[in-house]
Amino acid sequence: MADMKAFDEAIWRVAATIPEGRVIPYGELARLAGYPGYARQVSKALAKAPKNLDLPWHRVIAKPGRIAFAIGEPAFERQKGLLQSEGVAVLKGRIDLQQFGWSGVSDASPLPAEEFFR
DNA sequence: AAACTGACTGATC
DNA sequence: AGATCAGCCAGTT
Repeated sequence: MADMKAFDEAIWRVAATIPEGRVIPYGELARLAGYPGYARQVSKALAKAPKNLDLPWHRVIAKPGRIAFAIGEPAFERQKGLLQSEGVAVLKGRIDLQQFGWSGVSDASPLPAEEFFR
């Protein structure tokens, strides 16, 4: 990858569209933005995102449904709080996949749907 | 310039 | 389920 500037902006653009109450894995976000294999760089793009963009960074999680920060870490608590405040249950650092209906993956599922809920 | 680092993933045991 | 390991890839040492 040559220019990370374009990468960052592509990530920010897609991240901004993640609906409230839903989540998406880093790798999936990267793929949707056109950069498959760039999961690790997504975290960096989010970290450096301009504050005025007000991106829903908390809706971006690690697979399979796990908050990337270490449990107990301030950032972990912050993300957990934001998710819970919009109806996403978090148990032991994990998103409660049950709430989306394990069987009814179709429409009530988080953004990445099929892939995320394999 | 080689080594190390991490808000990642997938395979294996 | 939980731990480990190896790929991953740009940034930082």
